[in-house]
Amino acid sequence: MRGQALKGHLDLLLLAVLADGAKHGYSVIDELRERSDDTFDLPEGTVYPALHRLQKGGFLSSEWSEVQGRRRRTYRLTDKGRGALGEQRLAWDQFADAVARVLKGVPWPDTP
Amino acid sequence: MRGQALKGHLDLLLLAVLADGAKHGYSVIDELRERSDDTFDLPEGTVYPALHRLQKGGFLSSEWSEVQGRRRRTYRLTDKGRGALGEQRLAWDQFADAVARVLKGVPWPDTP
DNA sequence: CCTTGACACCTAGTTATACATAGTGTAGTT
DNA sequence: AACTACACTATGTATAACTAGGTGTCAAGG
Repeated sequence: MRGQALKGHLDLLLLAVLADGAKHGYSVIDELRERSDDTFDLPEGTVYPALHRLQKGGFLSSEWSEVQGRRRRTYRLTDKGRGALGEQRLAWDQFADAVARVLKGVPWPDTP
Repeated sequence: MRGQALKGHLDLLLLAVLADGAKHGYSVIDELRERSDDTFDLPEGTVYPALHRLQKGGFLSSEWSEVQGRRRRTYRLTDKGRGALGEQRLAWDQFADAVARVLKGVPWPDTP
C-alpha cells in the first residue's frame, strides 16, 4: 500500500509492532509488511521520520548498536508509548466501528 | 470526533452518505453524525471544502435551490462518484483488515 | 573484480487535507 | 432584541505521509 494511505494511523501501527519487543527501523518495516500480509509496504521515508517523531514525543526510546558491520538504531516502547498504544487502539476501534455504521446500508455495485 | 481524526477517509464517508440520495451540505453533516452515533461530528470547515473538492473532481454534481428562504446546494453522486465509492470501500475494508491483523496479538493493558 | 541487491540509516522538500476561524444571511423562538 | 438553528463561504495553517534523493556495509553472481 503506497500513496497517502495511512493518514493518521501510522503511529498506532508502529507502536503495535514495537509492543512485542524492541526492533530497529528496518525490521519494523518488515514486520509491518508481514503482519499485514503485504498491505502495508511502507517506504523508509515514511517510517524513519515517524519513529523520530515518536521518540521526540517520548513514546519510544532508542539505542544504537552494531551488528555485522551495520549500525542499527533499536527502538523500544516507553511507558508513555504503551499508554498511547492503548488509547489509540481504543480510538481506532471506535473509529472503525463508526465507519462501518456509516457504510452499512450502502449497496455494493451489482449486488441485490 | 474532532481533531485530525479522519485523515483520508473523509471522502469515503461523504460519498457513502450521498449514496442513498442527494443531500445538501448541512444535512450531510447531520446524517454523518446520526449514522455514526455521534462519532463523526464534523465542523463545516471540514465538510464544505471537501464537498467542493469532490465536485471539482467530478465525483459529485450540485444544484442550487431555495427552501423557506434559505438557499441550499444539493449534492448528488455522479457515476464516477459511485464508482469511487465502491473502490474506496474496498480499500477501506482491506485497510481495516490489515490494521486488525497488525493489532492482533498486541496485549491490552491489564488483560491476561 | 565489480556490479547488483539486500540491509540499514538519513533528510530536505512537496503536497494534500482536515481543521480553525471568521464572515454572510435567513427563520424561528424567547 | 437577542439568540439559536439553519445554510453557505473564504482564508489561513499545521502537519503528516510521501517523494526523492543521499550515505555506507555486506554477500552473491556474473
